[in-house]
Amino acid sequence: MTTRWLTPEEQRAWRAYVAASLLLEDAIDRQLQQDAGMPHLYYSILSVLSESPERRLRMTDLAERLKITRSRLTYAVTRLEKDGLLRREACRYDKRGSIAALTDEGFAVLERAAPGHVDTVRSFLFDRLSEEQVGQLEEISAAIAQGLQEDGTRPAADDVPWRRRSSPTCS
Amino acid sequence: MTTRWLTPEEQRAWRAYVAASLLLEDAIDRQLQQDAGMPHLYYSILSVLSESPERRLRMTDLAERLKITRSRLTYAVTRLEKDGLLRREACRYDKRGSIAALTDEGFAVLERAAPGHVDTVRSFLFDRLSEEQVGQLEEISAAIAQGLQEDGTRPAADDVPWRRRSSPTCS
DNA sequence: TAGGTTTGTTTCAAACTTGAACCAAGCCCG
DNA sequence: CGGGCTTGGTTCAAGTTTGAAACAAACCTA
Repeated sequence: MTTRWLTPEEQRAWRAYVAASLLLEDAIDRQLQQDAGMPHLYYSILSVLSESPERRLRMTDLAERLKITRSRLTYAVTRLEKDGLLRREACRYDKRGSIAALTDEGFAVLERAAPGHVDTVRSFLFDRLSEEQVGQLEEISAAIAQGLQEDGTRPAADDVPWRRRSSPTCS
Repeated sequence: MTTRWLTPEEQRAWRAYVAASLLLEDAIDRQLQQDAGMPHLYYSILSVLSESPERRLRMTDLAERLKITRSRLTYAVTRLEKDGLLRREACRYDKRGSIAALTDEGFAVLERAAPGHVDTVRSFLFDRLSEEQVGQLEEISAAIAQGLQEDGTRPAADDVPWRRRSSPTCS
């Protein structure tokens, strides 16, 4: 089968998208690195934890929410733990499990960094978009993400759906 | 001044966007790594070169088009040069300059990889979006990119505009 | 034209990411 | 029970990115 190349419109959209996402991620990383001494992903880890019940989450669940590999998460958590921003705890119900728990210091760091981060996201993203566009962005993003998730490590169609639950947060 | 937090709509859009861009970039990187043995950025370098006059471009111009730092480009170009996919040439008009020139092998690799890459972009992105959404994505991306560019290394307002030209491609 | 600044590029060390092992601990089924 | 398969996490080496520093050539400007 011969390739269906991108139409000019698609080309333009693709290039604009790639450029924008690079620039945006860069800007956000730089701001957070400056103001909080950590890249965006690390900030996100703290952020997700802060919103989780008891401010703790199992590694796998955390990786799942952040859409990153376990390996990447392990590295990041190790660093954050060294910095005292979170603690690893053992899981009582599943001895394989490891739980990342935000420390008070981690929470404090997050609180200090949040305003600057939000300002950045606002000024580089939302201040540039109309309300309508914000909605469009969400829909487009959701569509993309959906297509990429159901794929993942192919659940193989005949997989038993109710078995695909993530393990308990072990609270 | 007190922080203007994100509205729920903005929150949703932001999270969806972050997730989508992570997943998409991951998927594309993996596909290209598999099929062409290089990450997305490296493929883009070859691609940009292939469309440039004489398939060559100065480092700075290349970095500018790709929206990456010179340092990052240097590293990537060094690798690609080792692989024989491009060559560095001296610039005759500006002895500081360095030019990246696509080799025939580089072009061949690009040609082989292109169909798979396009398929991936198509199936993960454009197949999921309506025509309308493609247009929206372009506009949104352009708006974001614009805001982030004019910033860059602040041209300092009083800068002389006509001096800000990029150097000749030195063809 | 000498000295100071800017511009183009590379270099270097430290930080981060990747993917493929690896090691347990749970799970399953005979 | 006792293997074998799956799952949760980490480890390790190789590759990539970052940002600051180093250089060198080009460009002023007095």
